[in-house]
Amino acid sequence: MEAVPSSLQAEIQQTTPFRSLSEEAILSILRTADLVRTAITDLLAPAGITMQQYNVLRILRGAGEAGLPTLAIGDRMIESAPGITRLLDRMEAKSWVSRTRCKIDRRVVHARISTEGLRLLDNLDQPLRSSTALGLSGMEESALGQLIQLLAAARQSIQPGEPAAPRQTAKDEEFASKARN
Amino acid sequence: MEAVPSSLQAEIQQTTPFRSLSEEAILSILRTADLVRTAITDLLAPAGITMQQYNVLRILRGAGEAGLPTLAIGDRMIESAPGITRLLDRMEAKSWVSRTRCKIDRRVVHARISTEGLRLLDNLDQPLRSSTALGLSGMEESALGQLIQLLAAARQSIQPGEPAAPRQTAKDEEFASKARN
DNA sequence: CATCAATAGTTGACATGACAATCATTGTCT
DNA sequence: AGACAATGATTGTCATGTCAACTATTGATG
Repeated sequence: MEAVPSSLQAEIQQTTPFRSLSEEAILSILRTADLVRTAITDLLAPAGITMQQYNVLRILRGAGEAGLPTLAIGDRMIESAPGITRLLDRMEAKSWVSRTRCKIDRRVVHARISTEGLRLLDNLDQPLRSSTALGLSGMEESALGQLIQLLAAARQSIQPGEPAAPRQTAKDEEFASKARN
Repeated sequence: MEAVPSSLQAEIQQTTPFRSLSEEAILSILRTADLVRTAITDLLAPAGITMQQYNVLRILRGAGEAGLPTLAIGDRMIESAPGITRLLDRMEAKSWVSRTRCKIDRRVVHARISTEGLRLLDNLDQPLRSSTALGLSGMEESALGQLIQLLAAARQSIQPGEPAAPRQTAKDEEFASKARN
């Protein structure tokens, strides 16, 4: 990163009565994420599905016929296992997924997306994927690129000495995941 | 797979086969926010206080002796009223706040921060304010400035035609708020 | 003054999220 | 084999967040 003319900084300082840029950045991140979250939630609501459920569906679609063990889903969403179990409970009740106990290792339970689940996803993919609905379409590509990089830097900065759990390779199916520790 | 990442962008592309920059940006925002959230949560946990509760305390500290009506708190956190009621229930149980019914308008209930609440805040302010603990201290000032601006742009882009509820002027006491609408 | 809409809070019901504890199975070690 | 630690899921409990419905007041209106 090259040094930026202090004019920009002055400008910012002027308009932000925050203790520090760092704190303002934190606030900005939280606020923006909440906006995004509610935007997505609102988009999904008509279909009667929550963000987390949608997330699981996408993960399961990516997993294919074989399905995925409960904990594996939890890993991808980096959410605690108990949550997944209950999430799947509700999704199974809506027939979006089915669960079967593994015959090889009877401790494992595989969850698979159902035809209905796939249909639901197909209907939802477009509106969400075309980020038009989600906004951000108004931003320039270069700005988005910068934003992405800066956020990556922020995450780096937040997670300093952590043993760095094997960074999950964000596959195609994931939509949003949670941070841990 | 051995595509030697010459540029940063290539590096990112390599690990993130996202449909669009926009979507990747959204994911980045969500992930980063969650990281921040858990970082803050972890910082507060030892004191036995949650982020929301800490938030309310700061708002109440800002409100001073007079206290603040329940719904007013909700407005500042842009959180639904029911949540505030129960949040205050728990906080009152811990004697961090007290509530009194307004004599002029008996529908209103004022919440005030207690001495204990103030003491708690004093103990927590430093570690949180010195964003050292929270990370982001590793980022350059200029990068933080850029990040803040880009996030602001993103929020603009997300909330397009909304009637734009009167933007709350982020006062001193607020720490984090939620998005609404 | 009696009725009623609006306002401020609260309660009820349900979905998450996080932690601790528990159950069933596997794998290991002796 | 028999005891036990480790693993995969699930259940219990508590804090939140959201929506709908309800209570208590206030204020406005005829």
